[in-house]
Amino acid sequence: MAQIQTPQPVRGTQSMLGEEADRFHAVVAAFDRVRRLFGFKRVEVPVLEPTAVFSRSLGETTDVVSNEMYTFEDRGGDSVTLRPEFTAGIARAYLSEGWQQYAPLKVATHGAAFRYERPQKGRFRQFHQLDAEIIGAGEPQADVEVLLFADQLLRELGLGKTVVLKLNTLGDPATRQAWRDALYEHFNARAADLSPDSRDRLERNPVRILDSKAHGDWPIVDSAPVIDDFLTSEAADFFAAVTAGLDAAGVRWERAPRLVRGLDYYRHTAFEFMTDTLGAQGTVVAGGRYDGLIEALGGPHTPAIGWAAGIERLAMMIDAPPPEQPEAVLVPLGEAAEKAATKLLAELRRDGIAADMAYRGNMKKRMQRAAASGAGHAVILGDAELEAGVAQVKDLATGEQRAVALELVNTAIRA
RNA sequence: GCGAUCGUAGCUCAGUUGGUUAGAGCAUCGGUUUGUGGUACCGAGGGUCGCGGGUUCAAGUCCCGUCGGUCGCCCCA
Repeated sequence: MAQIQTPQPVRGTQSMLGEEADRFHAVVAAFDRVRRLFGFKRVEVPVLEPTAVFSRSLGETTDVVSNEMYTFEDRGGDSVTLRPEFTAGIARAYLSEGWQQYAPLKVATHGAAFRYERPQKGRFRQFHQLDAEIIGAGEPQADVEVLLFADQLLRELGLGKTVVLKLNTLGDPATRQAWRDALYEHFNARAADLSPDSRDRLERNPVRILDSKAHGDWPIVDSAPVIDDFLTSEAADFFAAVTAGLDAAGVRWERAPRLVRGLDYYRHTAFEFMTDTLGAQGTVVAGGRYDGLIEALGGPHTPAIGWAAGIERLAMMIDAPPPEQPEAVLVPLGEAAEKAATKLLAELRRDGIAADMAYRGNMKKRMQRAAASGAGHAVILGDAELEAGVAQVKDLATGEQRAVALELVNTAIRA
């Protein structure tokens, strides 16, 4: 007989049950609540996009595009990619779905994203993000708005104390170019002392040397030119307006002059909400302003800002949500009682009471199941009860039990 | 792509310097009890010890390879 090999999950994907799934959903529920408070419209965008959506917008040389994307040809020979992030797809929809007429547009969504990486704590190949964007607003108030959204979400998740906002500005294009040139010059002059990784970055993206993990690089990094010396007055004013808004709203933040972004499309405000409780994956929310992205997709110049948050990372940090439990479990005994219990069960549920029925095993087993479910009450129905038109309603916490008329079981459970 | 570490029952793990038939707890199912749970007792099912090769009279145990998990590097949410 042939051995059937049970298929294993694709590496870096996960299936969740019980508390893990409850945690995941608690994060999404909090996100949706805060999203409404802030007036961000819910949007849905495809998981699958033409590869060009990402390769053009994220930057061809970024790690995500060059070796982390799930890219393949569909049957028609078109190159398609499972989204590695949300922003580019939303920007594409903004252009191709006529959403420009609603600008400035505040939108939010959540769902799966895919990156071909080695899985580890808080990092998966299929992972899930919350995402919020304001498209078509170049004012610093939009930056503040988006940051306040993230801040309130983290507070509602009970993470206000364990997560800190790190903030930086990357300046406008003129600023960024001048700073980048100065960094190149600085690092190139000391290339011999840099770590091999950082030497690689020198040509590709000297800005990224700033967050090198190699200790030997740190003195060189510390003496590197700082962006503040290159900020145009417009860029400096913009950043000042953002931080003033945060201060006015009472959001604590820290300046992180070496915080840069991996993706090419960022300008001005860049930020990460970070924690030290997740090992190597300390970034829990990350985002910034991406005024150049929509142009890179062939659209008109459109300022925009947004962030993404890792649902799994947040889910690992929050307190365990209370498990979902029925309010009552029906315990029928005998065929006639089972029919009556089915009827009562439907009525209770229509009445908004979370209820279940134990239909396997003898009475002891059924009571065990009722108790194990965490229900507050067991509702026992046997021939004697049927005859009297009642059910025995037992409070599983106190052990008290009394006969209740069938039509009053709902109020007895709620009491 | 690189490094470290771990793979024994559905889950968490024990298994001595290599030694007969690989164990426990939890979970599942049955029973003590065809009408009372969160307590007890009895019993049952469930294992090619990740996979392949090697050393040996003998391998869960030692060696090599491979696959998978975990953690770290890179990068990122």
